[in-house]
Amino acid sequence: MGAAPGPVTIADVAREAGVSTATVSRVLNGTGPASPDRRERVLAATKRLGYVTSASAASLASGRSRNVGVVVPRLGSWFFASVVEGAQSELLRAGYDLTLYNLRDGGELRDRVFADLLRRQRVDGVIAVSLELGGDEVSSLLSVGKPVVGLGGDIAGIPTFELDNVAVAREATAHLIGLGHRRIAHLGCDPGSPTAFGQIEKRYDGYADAMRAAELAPQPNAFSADFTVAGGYAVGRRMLEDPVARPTAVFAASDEMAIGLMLAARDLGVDVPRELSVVGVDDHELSAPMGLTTVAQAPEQQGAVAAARLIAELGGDSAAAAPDSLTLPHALVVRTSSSEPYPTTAPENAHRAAEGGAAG
Amino acid sequence: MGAAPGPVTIADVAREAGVSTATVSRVLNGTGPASPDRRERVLAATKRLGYVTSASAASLASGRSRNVGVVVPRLGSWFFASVVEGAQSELLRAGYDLTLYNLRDGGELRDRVFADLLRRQRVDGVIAVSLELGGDEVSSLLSVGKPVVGLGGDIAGIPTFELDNVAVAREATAHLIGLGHRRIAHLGCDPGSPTAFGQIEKRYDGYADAMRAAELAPQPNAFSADFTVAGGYAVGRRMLEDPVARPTAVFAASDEMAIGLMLAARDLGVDVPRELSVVGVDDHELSAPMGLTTVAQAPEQQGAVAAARLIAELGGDSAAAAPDSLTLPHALVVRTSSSEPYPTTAPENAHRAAEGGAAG
DNA sequence: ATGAAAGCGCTAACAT
DNA sequence: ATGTTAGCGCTTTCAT
Repeated sequence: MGAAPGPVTIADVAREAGVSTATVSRVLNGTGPASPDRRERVLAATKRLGYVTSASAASLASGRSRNVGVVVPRLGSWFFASVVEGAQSELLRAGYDLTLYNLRDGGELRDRVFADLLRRQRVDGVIAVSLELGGDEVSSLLSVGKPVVGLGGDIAGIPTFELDNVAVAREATAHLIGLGHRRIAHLGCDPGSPTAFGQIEKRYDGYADAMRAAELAPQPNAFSADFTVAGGYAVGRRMLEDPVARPTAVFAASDEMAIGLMLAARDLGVDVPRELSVVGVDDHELSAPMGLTTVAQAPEQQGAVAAARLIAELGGDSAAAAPDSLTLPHALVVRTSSSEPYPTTAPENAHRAAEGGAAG
Repeated sequence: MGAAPGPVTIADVAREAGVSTATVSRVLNGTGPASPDRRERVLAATKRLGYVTSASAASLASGRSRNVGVVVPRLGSWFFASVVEGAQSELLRAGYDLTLYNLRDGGELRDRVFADLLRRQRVDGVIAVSLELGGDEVSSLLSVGKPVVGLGGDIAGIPTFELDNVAVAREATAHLIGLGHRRIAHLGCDPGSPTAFGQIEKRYDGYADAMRAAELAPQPNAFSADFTVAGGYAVGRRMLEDPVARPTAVFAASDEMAIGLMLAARDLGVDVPRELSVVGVDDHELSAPMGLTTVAQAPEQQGAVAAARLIAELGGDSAAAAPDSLTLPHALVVRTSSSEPYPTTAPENAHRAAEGGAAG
């Protein structure tokens, strides 16, 4: 509380408590036995001196840092932020810190992260979110003894939790088909996006599957954005500009793009769902209030699950008990953005464009 | 790349290069001199062996961890995620890792974070985002020699960067008044919110200031939510339910709440901006596509600025050069959610309420 | 310009 | 149940 008395070490505590450093260590870490008497004296001395263990010294001596690295493509999207939040809660409860690596800035950063940053003994293990890791990236980590668990990425050789993206897309598309839509487009992801997704492209496959199963021709994967609202908005305007050729329904690969699309529709005077049905993926926090039909997943829980798996592996115990890979659950949530197609919309309707104001 | 050769140490590299460990350390850290010859041999050996410095050993020996702690009230909101993203970029460029502490789970966690986690020599310094730190929390950190910089919080005794929240609110409210509105409400923050803001309440003061300056009676601070879209939506419905008494304009303390309010308005059939003008704060990524008038701030840059300040302090150099505190810039961005009040709306219009949309 | 060697603060054998 | 002590892998004087 007062001015700095200088760094208090375990030796100070030992002296103050009249015991050895080993006893202090045992008491503080719950390692080994300790008589009630000494335990109490140690605790008191610790508190009195305001002592807190040096993480670096403890790490060096024990070989464990009690810190895990979480690698994400970016943080700005609700999905990734939620994953991190879920992982963080779980980790803190288990006594682990979380060191974050955001690959958004791309370029050589990614290499640095995998070649150096994660191998420096700063972390005991890593959670890779929505990342497609190269075999050498994985083995580079494993060779330093760092367990890795993947979430929503396509990573060979390590436990991975992922959505069945084909099924997700199929269900979303089938929902639209079931409502009677025929001209259904897909709003996908930029293939050349800086943040490599990989898995996500399967959402197009699932869409195409569902279309073919209904004897409809899947449209080519021509509309894609960067998974942001702004991206979805921009592509949405292109998608909807032709009142004749435009689709009556769109399956967007993420809620954020779907929301962008809905806003573009509003600005173009295209009524949702009367003239355009929209389905997304994620169940973003805005989806309920916006009435967006979506295939829900639970990013926060996913983060927690991945963290739990890693913790188990680090603890040594349940490593074998826990499953090596798991398909994460998803569920279609029908709201008001999807409905049966209305009898052919008169094209001139589509022209009362850009009136502004709130849709609805 | 291959199988694990076991942890490679600096001694291995030294042996391989035929030099001393001191030389390896000097070369790798750019500390001290080294002949081109040896430098090259060290680099080659390092690469050949796949050596990477142990962060814990380096920290212990040097007293510096090259890691900074970032503490946020939560991560789920766009604002905080952006701040972290901005800080992270800046930190990585300077060679610092970022360890994240999310206070969302509240309770004893906050105490643990400040009493233990941040003091364990795992971080060289901390950035506290939108936190009101108690004097003992600050001095607890400073006493272990950890510099702290605050962002958007109200922290005595340390460099702090913050918005002039009174001015922000005043300008937003003045904009509404300038358009001709009289019945202007404020949508503020929950006082009892788990994440202590502090500063944010000043947005009510600024609102009240502006009202009084125009000889209008500020409404009591009766409408408040938790800074989320869902919260804004829920309160919005209450706020707008009475078609007669409801305000013609609302200044919301954040864009996320403003967006919730706009969605509530849509669901109640209240047209924005014809029947209701809305102004927020932040310039959220959704604000532009939604047409939300707002007072922009730049969270990502703020994160970067705070990081830069901390890095300077850690570097020792510019610590004195950099300003001790700074008021962050803001700017009103007028979009389509605000306009002059239209001639008295017929009350029956307001009754085509709740026609659609899933509630939040 | 380079090497030898003394720690950094802790944990974990190993004794007792 | 408790104390002694040898490292953990690096950085950094201090010599040379």
